[in-house]
Amino acid sequence: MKIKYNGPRPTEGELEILSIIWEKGEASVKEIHESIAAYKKTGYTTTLKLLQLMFEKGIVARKEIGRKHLYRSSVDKDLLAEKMTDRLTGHLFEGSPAKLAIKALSSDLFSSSRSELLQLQNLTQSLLENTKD
Amino acid sequence: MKIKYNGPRPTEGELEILSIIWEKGEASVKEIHESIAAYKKTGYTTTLKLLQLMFEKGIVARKEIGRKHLYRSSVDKDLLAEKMTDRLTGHLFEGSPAKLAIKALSSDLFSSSRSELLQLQNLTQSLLENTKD
DNA sequence: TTTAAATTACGAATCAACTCGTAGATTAGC
DNA sequence: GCTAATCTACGAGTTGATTCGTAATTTAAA
Repeated sequence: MKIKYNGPRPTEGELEILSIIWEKGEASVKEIHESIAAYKKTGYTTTLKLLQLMFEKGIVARKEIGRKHLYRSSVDKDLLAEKMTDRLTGHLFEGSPAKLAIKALSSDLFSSSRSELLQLQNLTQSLLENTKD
Repeated sequence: MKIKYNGPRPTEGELEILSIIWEKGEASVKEIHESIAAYKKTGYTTTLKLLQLMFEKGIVARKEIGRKHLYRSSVDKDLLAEKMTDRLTGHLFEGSPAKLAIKALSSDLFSSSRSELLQLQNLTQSLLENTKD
């Protein structure tokens, strides 16, 4: 049976920040803000405030370097990815991961690497071998 | 290049309602509320209000039958699914649909039908044949 | 018919996500 | 040392999502 997920559910804005932090490993407000400002107009203090709130919520951790803060993620990207994937599958793909997979691959034919595709193929193959239906 | 998506972005609550409507094709407030109440405590007028707001936003349409309303979706499930899938891929899978696919299949090994898996396998195969990398 | 049940409309309250300005403190450049 | 630039803290305002009570209307039942 399904267990309710009680971990953090970052909002869209928080997710943008998290994905930058995940990419960099660790980042200052300035770096994060510049990454975001590169594709979207937003004020420095907006990013700052967001990070402060995320810190209070416990979804990022931080370290003081002089008077600067360096932020890092304190949520498990992999687990979050799993939960968000499940939610999407549930609401829009009738609970079928394969349907989601087909849609994902069809809508963007060129962004997956050969090695990922091979891995996917192996996985699919072994699922097929273990399915009666 | 990527075009910004300007269609509706249903919230979590709206998505719950939409997925019920998609499943039934058309549904009264009562039916929708009962489906939701089956797994989550919530008041009738809450569901009603949500539907009224969704109607105003144009994400559902409705028809009067006597004094009842029958709601149906006015958003394209398939297009929405694509957009939401892309967003997830972007934030949590470094833009790689195959990574998303692998995660989706790994975390739920038994909910895909054989025919979906076969379709996925064909798709993956043809992507592999057209990739140099 | 009188009451009860079913239904929608509406307004108000709460809570969370954002956004941003201003202030205060510290550091760096000259 | 003085001035300008860099940074964090904080408060306040805005907007949107969600919840729910109450009222009004209509239908169904007794």
